[in-house]
Amino acid sequence: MHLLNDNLGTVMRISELARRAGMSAHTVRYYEKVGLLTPSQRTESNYRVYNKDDVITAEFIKRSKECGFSLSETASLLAIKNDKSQHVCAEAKQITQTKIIEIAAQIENLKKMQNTLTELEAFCCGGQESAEFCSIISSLEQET
Amino acid sequence: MHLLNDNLGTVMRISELARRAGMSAHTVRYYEKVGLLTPSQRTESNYRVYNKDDVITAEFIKRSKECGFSLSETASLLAIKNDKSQHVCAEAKQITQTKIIEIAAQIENLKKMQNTLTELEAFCCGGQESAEFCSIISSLEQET
DNA sequence: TTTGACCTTAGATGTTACTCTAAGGTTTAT
DNA sequence: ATAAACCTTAGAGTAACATCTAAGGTCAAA
Repeated sequence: MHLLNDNLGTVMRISELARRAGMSAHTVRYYEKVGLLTPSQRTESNYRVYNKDDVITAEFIKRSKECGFSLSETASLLAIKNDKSQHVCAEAKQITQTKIIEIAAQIENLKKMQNTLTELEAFCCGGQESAEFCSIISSLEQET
Repeated sequence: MHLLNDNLGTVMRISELARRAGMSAHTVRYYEKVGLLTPSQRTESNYRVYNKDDVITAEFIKRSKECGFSLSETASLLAIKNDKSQHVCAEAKQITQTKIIEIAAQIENLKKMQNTLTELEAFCCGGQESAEFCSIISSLEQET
């Protein structure tokens, strides 16, 4: 069963959906396995068939990930998107605020590392001298 | 065979080492499995026995992790520490510089996410209104 | 002597998010 | 007609870093 002639441009198979959303077909199947993205139908030969809404959902997942949301947070956001009338803004805002705080903490932590590393780097000669007195190594050996 | 009376304070078993280095005994065994931290000896009953050098090594691993180094990078640093005369400062500095660049990239990425999320958050009313027109959800649905 | 804290091992499990493989069936174009 | 490109499944593998379990052995103190 072919589908391109029946619904030109409106339905597609997995590769095309993957291409449009900027992910691999493998990943699309994985998202289906974890319940994020189910094809709207199947062909007679059991091929997955996606429509425009599925493309929007796939792109939604992509953007959500780019914003730093995990797949399970993305699932929560998708639940809101898929049944908007049963959800309120406060829910989406809550998820977003929690993530903002989480990311701020991650940034803080990385900055601390960055400061430590920059100090370590600054003190090390970095030359062909023996590591016997390397300041990086000795700093890691004990509190100073 | 007991050991505390023989070498008071200088040798210890796994729990004590773990306590001093601020990690679990499980983790210490895991570090041994991946080749990072081998006990200097064993008792007759096959208990692991650690000495002061092992404590330094354990703390080294802990600090290295706190600086953001992976276990495999930590292994490289430990190799330098354990045979300093055969290594030069340049090696330690190289590892450090690479990590600094890596962390800087991570921070950049998180900041981008933070900006996006902050914008999303600012536009959302966050109230008990239906999510029908939620700006967070609709932003994720399509490029605007 | 017996309780409780500690130790041993190999190996299973968990997390997150994929990524790939094997072995085969389908579709399209030439 | 046949080759290339696509699709299917279950399930294994990857990375990084542990964390836990089962089944048992050891040790110190009351």
